[in-house]
Amino acid sequence: MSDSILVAVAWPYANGPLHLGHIAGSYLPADIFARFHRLFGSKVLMVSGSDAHGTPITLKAESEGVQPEEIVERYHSSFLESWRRFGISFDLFTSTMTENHKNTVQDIFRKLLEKKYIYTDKMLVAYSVDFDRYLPDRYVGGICPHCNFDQARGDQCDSCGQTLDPVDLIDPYYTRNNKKHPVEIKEAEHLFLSLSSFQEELQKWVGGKDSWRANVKNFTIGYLNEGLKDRAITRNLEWGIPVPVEGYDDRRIYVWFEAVIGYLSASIEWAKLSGEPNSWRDFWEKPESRSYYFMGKDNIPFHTVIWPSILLGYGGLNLPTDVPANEYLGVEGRKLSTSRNWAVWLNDYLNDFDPDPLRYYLAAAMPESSDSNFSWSEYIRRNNDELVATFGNLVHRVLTLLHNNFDGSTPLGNVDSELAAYADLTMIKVSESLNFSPRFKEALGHAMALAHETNRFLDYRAPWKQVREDKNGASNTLVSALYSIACLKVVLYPFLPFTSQKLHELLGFSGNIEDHGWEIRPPSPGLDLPKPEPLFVKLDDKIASEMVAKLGSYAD
RNA sequence: GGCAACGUAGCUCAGCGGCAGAGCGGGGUCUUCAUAAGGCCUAGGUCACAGGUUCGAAUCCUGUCGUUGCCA
Repeated sequence: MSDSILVAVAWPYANGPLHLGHIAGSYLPADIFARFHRLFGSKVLMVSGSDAHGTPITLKAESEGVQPEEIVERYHSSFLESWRRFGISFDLFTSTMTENHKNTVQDIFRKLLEKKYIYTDKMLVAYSVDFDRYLPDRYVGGICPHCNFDQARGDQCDSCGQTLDPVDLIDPYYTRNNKKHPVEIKEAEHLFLSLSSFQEELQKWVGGKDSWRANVKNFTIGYLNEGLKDRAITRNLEWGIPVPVEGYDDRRIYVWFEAVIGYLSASIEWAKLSGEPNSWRDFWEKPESRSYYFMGKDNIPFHTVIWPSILLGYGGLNLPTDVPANEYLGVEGRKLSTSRNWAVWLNDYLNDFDPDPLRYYLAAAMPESSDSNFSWSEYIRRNNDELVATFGNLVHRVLTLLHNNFDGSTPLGNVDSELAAYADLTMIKVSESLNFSPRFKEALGHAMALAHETNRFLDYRAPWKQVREDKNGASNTLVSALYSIACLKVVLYPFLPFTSQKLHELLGFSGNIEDHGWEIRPPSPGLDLPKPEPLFVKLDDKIASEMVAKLGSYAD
């Protein structure tokens, strides 16, 4: 019986392009996990979409003088292009602008309201008399009560870094057309989510999650121990999902409540598109189904506290099996900063380089348990020393030997039992590292260890000598190496899908590598192999300094 | 200010109670099939610092310093 596995990936905010931090944090691990499970025979549903609502998008739209939809559509299509080029294999990548999402959110909202998990209360909000409008936190400026900085924003002070509430600001104002307008603090009625109702249940739930990463579990426990406070889930906004309650026409559902529901709504949308409208239920309602949520560490509480609360309140749907959140990826030893352009942008990267070397690097240096770093010189080194020299060269030397000595046809021979055992064990080790709570660096390490072992095997057997002295021995050696390479093709596929497909073809197979499953299938004796060609391109060290020089500058 | 995580070989990191580890770099060496690729050997790092628990601590506890994050 195959497992049903939901691979839920953080929804990128549609107000800017993707950089390596996003990729290493969420999309690559999710994709490796999904590809592994598809090959392994699990039923996989991998979903995400563009997060379309929220203040940063309206701000950007206003500054450009366009509608928010236009901003969202621009970046949404940029995301889709990134997934295609980088090989992120979503089953559905939608957005929170769809009718389906709206309906799903409103359905959940009504149900929670019915069950009294959502209730009415009053809160203080910022309001502009001059424009007769309520102001999102970010729109309000003023003096920071902590450090007296006079241009603090309602959500945060850029000078001292404190998180703020617009109500706290001294002499708040609203800047519009370069003029400051007064801000009034008014009491307004809003709807609140009773997070406190779920406190104990969540504590119990998280307490039992022994396989979670320590950082995720500790963080969540710490968060819960502070005591959950009910939070307002409506705002005075025009851009967002309408509140399905009479008299709330001027308010919208707040993004953090609505965006996480995207995992469910996207699953429902996928089911409709697939022609089996109920197929999403396998992933959400069967208790034995598993769900994994991939994201950066800044998103942990939304997935380990808020989303589970919504699910508990709604009832009947599976809570996350695991939330393998990653830490942060720095660039060249410094923290990523989009505003200072201290970032490597994915689409820029893909204009110059192949996807797999970056997938390899980011998997090998994935910030699984602590922050890690991307540097161009390390990227070049990993490409040249590990992909080209260890793995690519292994394949190339074996295929070339076959070509030069066996007319490019697979010889008849016996696979060395020790090497075969090593390869078989590699299949098991890699699958164990990826199957449940994924450990990507470990899995990749197991796979690469087989490449080393096979190189060692070749050196020991020296088939280039054997072909002259003991042709049968040479056949045995090369057939053994092919067995090992056929294994590498499979175990590296989740990490290097483009390369594995190419290798699949170099081994004389046609069609899609995914159809062969999680199984070692070496080319049959007598099968003609295509003319070998290198799997990877060696990169010049000079590229590193050129790429580093681009950091921190602005192309346009 | 509160809380949490991190601080391990030149570099990137793993280990998280039982003789200090891997990869890369460096040094030595074997090999020539291969994109001058591969194999083998090697480096002695007070595991931030100071105490404590323990037969035994990178590994648990306390404090200090440093870095980072979350919260107020």
